[in-house]
Amino acid sequence: MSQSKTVVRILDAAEQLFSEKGFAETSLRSITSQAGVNLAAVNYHFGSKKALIQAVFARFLDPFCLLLSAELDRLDEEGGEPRDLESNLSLLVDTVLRVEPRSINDLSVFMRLIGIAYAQSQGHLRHYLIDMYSEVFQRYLNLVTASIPHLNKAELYWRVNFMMGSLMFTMSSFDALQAISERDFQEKPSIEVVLHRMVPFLAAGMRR
Amino acid sequence: MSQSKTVVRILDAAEQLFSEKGFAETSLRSITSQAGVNLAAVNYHFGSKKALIQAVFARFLDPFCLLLSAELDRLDEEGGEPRDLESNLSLLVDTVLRVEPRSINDLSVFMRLIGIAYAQSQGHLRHYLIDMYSEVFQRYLNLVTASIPHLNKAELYWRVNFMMGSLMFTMSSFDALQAISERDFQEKPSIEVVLHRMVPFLAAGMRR
DNA sequence: TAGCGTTTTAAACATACGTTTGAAAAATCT
DNA sequence: AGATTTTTCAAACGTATGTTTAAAACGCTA
Repeated sequence: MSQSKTVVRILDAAEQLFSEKGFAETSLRSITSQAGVNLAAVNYHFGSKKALIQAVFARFLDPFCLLLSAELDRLDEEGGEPRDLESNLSLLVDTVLRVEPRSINDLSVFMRLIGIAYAQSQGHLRHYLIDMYSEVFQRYLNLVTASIPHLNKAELYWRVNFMMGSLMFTMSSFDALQAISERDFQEKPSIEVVLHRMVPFLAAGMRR
Repeated sequence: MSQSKTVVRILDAAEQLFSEKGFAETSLRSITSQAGVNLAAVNYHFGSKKALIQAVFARFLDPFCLLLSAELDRLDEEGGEPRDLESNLSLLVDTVLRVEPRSINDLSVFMRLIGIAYAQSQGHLRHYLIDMYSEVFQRYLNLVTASIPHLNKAELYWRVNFMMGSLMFTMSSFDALQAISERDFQEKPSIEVVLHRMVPFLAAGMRR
């Protein structure tokens, strides 16, 4: 399969259409039509629609997890005292922003995809994401935990989920939120600016 | 239409199945089968699948907005100085929890529905929700604004969205989050407890 | 350039879906 | 009880979907 022209065109079209309509609402015909390739190309290159959905996620999440994992390795080797909470939250945001633009059509488009996946988490997709990426995520959680030692585990658990909600929602609705901001305040902050603006908000809530 | 036995059974089944699978992934046949009614009953009582989706939302949102609107009226009449932030956040949470259990199958099931609706916001559903409920929501936002006078409008705008993300995500994934909490910490907090635990988290982020 | 593996193509297939229909059944009203 | 409206039911309709097929086109290497 690799990354032939056809494969990339299919992934781009699928990423965008899935993020606009959802998985079941997007037909293979609309994907191949927008990609300018033959209908059968999806089954030929990916095997099935389910496999295509997973491939769309893997294109972003694989390099992202590699980057994050490398950062976590570096911090492990360095050792030293625990870093402060804001630094650890910024690490996540910066890593998202550092993912190669090659591996994705548009960052906010992909974030909408994450939102859809989380909301209606299809069985196969849920298992796929857990199998592939939960280990790195757990390592990152441990890092955050170390910078809020005064919280017990249960309390920390719920606050992490509050935090994930803010992140997912903001990133997945970013295009719409940015448009409203431009209309009402004549400000059009980039996704980088908004994500960094979240860090103090989240840190305040996490610390309590 | 009113609320015949058949109509209620369809709404209950649709609410649950939509929240598990999403809208397009849930067929009318699976809904009517689980409800124990004939396939044609949906088109007879609701007219179409789209109208059924809207009816599922209206069953909860209509009484909720009535309650919230009444609270806002009461606060308007009372006048007095602005209330503090925590009180205003609690007002929203308490109103959600006060909605008649009659008007819903299960609160966390409905919250998953909200998450799905927001993520893949179908055109017709998005317009329906905005047309019906945006006025009350704007009134509530003004109340929150009054209790954080030191923030400029643009900054407040983004923080409100951060906050909405926490609320939506937590409520829509509540069942799964609660199950993990029970497994890992032997705690199974009710949705009431968790929502009230969010208030200080959100208030801390909003204020600073 | 001849041959061969890879990729593209148009067509067909089987299935599942939302909706409609018209008659039967139930409920309501006079 | 009879008439009329409302609701239920099984069946069918048309359409759209994911997938498969087999031939054609392409691209590379010998």
